[in-house]
Amino acid sequence: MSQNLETTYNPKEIEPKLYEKWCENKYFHAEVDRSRKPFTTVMPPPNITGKLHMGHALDNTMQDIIIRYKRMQGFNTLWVPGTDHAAISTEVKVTNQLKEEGIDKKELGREKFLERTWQWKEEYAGTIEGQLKKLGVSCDWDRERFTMDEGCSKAVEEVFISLYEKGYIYKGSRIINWCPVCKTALSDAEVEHEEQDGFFWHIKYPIVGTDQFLEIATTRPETMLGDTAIAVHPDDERYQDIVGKTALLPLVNREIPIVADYYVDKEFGTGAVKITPAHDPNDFEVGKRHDLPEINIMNDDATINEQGGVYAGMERYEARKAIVKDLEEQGYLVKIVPHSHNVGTHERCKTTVEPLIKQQWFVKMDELAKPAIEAIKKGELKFVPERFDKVYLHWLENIRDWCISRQIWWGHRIPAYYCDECGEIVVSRGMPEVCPKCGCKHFTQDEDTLDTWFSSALWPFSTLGWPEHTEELDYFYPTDVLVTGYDIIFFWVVRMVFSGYAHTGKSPFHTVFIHGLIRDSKGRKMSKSLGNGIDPLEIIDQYGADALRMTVMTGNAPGNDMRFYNERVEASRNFANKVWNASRFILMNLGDKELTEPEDFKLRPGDRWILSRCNNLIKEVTENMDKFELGIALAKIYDFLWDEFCDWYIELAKYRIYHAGEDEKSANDALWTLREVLKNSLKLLHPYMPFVSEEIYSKLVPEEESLMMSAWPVYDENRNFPLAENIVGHFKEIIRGVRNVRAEMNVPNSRKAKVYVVCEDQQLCAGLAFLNNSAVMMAAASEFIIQKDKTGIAEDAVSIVVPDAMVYVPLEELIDFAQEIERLTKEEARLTKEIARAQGMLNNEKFISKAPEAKVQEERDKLEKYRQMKEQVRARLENLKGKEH
RNA sequence: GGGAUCUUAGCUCAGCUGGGAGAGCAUCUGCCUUACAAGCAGAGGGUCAUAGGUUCGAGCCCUAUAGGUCCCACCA
Repeated sequence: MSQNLETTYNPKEIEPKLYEKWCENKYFHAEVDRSRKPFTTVMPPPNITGKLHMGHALDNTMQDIIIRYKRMQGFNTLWVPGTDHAAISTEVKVTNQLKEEGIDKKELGREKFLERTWQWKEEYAGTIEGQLKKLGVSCDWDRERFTMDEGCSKAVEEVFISLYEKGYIYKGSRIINWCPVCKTALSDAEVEHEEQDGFFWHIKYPIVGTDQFLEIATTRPETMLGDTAIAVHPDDERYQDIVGKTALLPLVNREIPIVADYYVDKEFGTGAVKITPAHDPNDFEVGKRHDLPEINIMNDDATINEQGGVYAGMERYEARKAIVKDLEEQGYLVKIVPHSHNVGTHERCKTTVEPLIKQQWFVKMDELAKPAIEAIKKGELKFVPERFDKVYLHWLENIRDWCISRQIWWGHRIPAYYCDECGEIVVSRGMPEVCPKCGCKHFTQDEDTLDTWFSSALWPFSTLGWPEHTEELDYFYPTDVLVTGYDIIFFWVVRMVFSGYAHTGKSPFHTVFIHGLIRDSKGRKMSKSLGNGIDPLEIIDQYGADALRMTVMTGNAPGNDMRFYNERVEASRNFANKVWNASRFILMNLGDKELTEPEDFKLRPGDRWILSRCNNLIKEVTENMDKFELGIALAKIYDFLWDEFCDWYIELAKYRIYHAGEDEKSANDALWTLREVLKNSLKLLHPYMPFVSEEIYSKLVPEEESLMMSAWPVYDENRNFPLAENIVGHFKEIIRGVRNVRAEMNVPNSRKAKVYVVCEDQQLCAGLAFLNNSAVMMAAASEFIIQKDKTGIAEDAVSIVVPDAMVYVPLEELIDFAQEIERLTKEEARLTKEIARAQGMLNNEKFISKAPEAKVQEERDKLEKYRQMKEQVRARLENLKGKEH
C-alpha cells in the first residue's frame, strides 16, 4: 500500500475524501460533557451577500488552527459556524437583482421581497458553507446558525424588550446619518469619512436695519435654504455689535438671528457660521442651545423639498449649482476658495451621507459601555496583540448613542407597536392585545428593522440558546477566543462585549485575537472595484487547501496586514510536497516491518539528536501557540521538518536502512526513530495543514483512528540529549566543511575522496564513529577515518578547521598551494575577528561584573574555541608555506 | 487635530522578555545522488530610515526627525 503513494502530493484527490471522513465520524461535533473542559469559539458569521474572499480564508484558518490545537490537547472544543443576514448589503443586492429583472422593490411589496431574499439566503449560505468545507475548517456543522433564524430572532426580541424596559432603548427625533440611496438611517460606525476636494463659498448676508453685510463661508451652499441663524464667537471683537441683530437670508428672504456661541472658531473662515440645524450635527447642537427652528429642506432621496421654494425638486448638487449661480447674479457671492474637507459616506454604497433629523430608535450607550471598558482594565478581556486595547477603549470612551433602526425590510423587525387610536407605543413580544392607554385593540407594528449588528452583537450567546437557560449556554459560555480582523472592532467586538455584560453578566470571551487584512501583491486592498481580488477557491483548486492555509499563516505577525501572491503559495505547496515525499521514503522503507521500540540509551547519537531536537520543538511550538504566535510556531515546524529532519536526519539514517543486513538492530532503531519523529511532527503540523498530515498519518499509524483526534505531543524531560546534540553539531560542521571545499574546488561528486578527522576528544570521537558510514555518503567520501593524530595523512591534503577537530581531505591531484593558503588565510582572518570580539567583551570589566554569569562563561568558551581553531589554522599555514616551492 | 503602526538582503516579510542579523522568492555555481528537479549541495547579498539617549551590550527600550500606511475626530 505504501508503495503506491504518488511522487507528488495531489491535494485534489485527498482533501475532499478526508473532509468527508471527518464529517461522517462527527469529529467536529461537540456535546456538553461535564467531565471535560470546554474550549469554545464562535465564527464571525460571513455575510450572505456573496462568496468568501481571502480575508475569510485567513480568519477561518486561524480559528481552525486554534480549535484543532485545543482539540488535540484534549479540550471539548466547540466552534459554532454560521452566517449573517447583512441587512443593508443584502437588501441592496436583492434590490439590484430585481431591478435587472425589471421588478421594482416597492411594487413587489414587503412580503414578496422577503420571500425573495430568503431564497437568496439559502443559495449563498450554501455556497459559503461549501467554501468553508474546502478550506478544511473543523466547525460543528450540526450547530450552524443564521442571524435571522428562530433562535437568534428570539434573542434579538428579548434584548430589545429588555433594554427598552430598562430605559436603554428609546425612540427620539435626532439628527442622524441618512443614506439617500439606501434610504435608511445609519449608525456612526457605518459612516466612513473621506477627504474630498471641494470649495469654500463665501457668501454675504445683509444685516437687517443696516447697510452692512455679514460674510460667512460654507462648503454646502445649498443648505442655506434651511438656515435659521448665523453664529459668531462670543468674544469676537469684530462682531460684538451685531450679535442680537438679524440677518436677511439671501434668496429665501428669511430674517434669521445672529447668535453668539462658543462652538464657532474665530480663526477659521470668516469667523461667522451659518447655522442649519436640520442638516448638520454641530448646527443641530447650536440650534438646541439657542432654541432655533429646524427646517428640513430635503426629501429622503436628497432632493430639495417644498421648503426649498424655487429649488424644490432639484437634486442636492443640482440645487447647489443653481443657488451659487443665483447668489452670484444677485451679488451675494463674495468669492470661491478651493478647500478640501472630510465628507461622510455610507461604507456600503459610498454615497455621501446626508445628516437629517428623523425619528429613530437609539440605544443609550453611556451606562452600557462602562463594564466593557472595565473588562480591559480588570483583565477580563484582552486583545492580542495588545495595542488594540487602545483602539477599543478610545471608541468606547467616546461612544455616542447607537442608532439602531433602519428603514429597510430585510432584518429583524422592531417589536414596537403603535395603537391605531391613540398612537401609544407598546414594546412587546408579538402584537399586544389591548392598548394600556386607551383600551383600543388595533395596533400597527413599527415598519423599521434593526441594524444588522444588533443581532451579531448577541452571537456568542444567542447561538448557544440564550435567552433559554440551555445546557450548552451553561457549559460552553462564556466562549474562549474570538478571532477577527481589526476592521470590525467597532462594529462587532465592542458591541458583543457590552451586550455580553448587559445580558449575561459576563464578557463573551476572554481573548480577542486580531488579524490584519490580506492585500494584493502590490499592497492594495482587495476590492471588487479594483478587480484585484483573489478567489480562495481558485487557489485551493490549484495548490490545495493546505498550501493556502500555510501561505496565509507564514511570515505574518498578529494584527499585521500581508500581501498575497502566487510565489508564496508555491512555496507552501512545495513544503507540503516535501513532507509528503519524506513520508513516502519512510513508508517505503517501513514496509510491513514490525519495529521494536529501542531503549533510549541504545540509540545512536543521530537518533538521540533528532529525538532531542523534536522534543525541543514540541516545547517551543506549544509555547508559541499558547501565546498565539502562530506564524512563529509554523516557521519552527517548517525549519525542523525541512532542514533538520529531511536534510540531516533522513540522510543520516539512509546508510543504516540500506544496509539493514549488516546491522538489523541499527536499521530497526533508525526506522523507529524516523517513524516516531515524523509522527510527532505531523501532530504539530496538523492544525496548519490538516489534510496532508492526516493523510500521511493514516498510513503511518493505521492502528489509530485519526490524527486530528490524536493527542498533542508533550515535552518529555527524558528525551533531552545534549551530548548527542553536541556530537551531531560537530558532525554537521565537518560534513559542511568537506562539502564546502569540494564545491569550491569543483570536485565532482563522482570523485570520492578520503576524509580524515583528527580529534583528541574521546567522547566526540566515539560519537562520530557511530556516524561513520553516513558521513561517507553525505560527504561524497570513499572513507571516513577518525584518528587521534595526523599519522598517515598526506601532506598535501586539503585541511578544514572545525571546533575541537581538524579535517583533512587528500585529493589525488596536487592541490594548488597558493589557493589553499589564500583560503586558510581568509579563515584565519575570520577567526581573528571573532577572537577580537570575544576578547573585547571579556576585557570590559563592566561586562564581567554586570552581565549574567552564564553569558560571560559563554563568551569565555567561545574565545577558547576560536583560539584553538586559529592555532590549528596557523600551524597548517606554517606547514604549507614551507612546502610552497 | 489626536492616535496606532511601519521603515531590516534585489523583492515580500519574520525577528518572542535587549546578548554574535534570518526565511521564502530572485541571483550565481555544481548536481537526474534509488523520498522529493515542487528537489539536492554550495555561494554571493544588509551602516537593521536618520540623529541623539539609556545600557557592560540596542534591529529590539527612550526622545526627536523624515517618509509610508491605517484608524479616530463636529473647524463650518
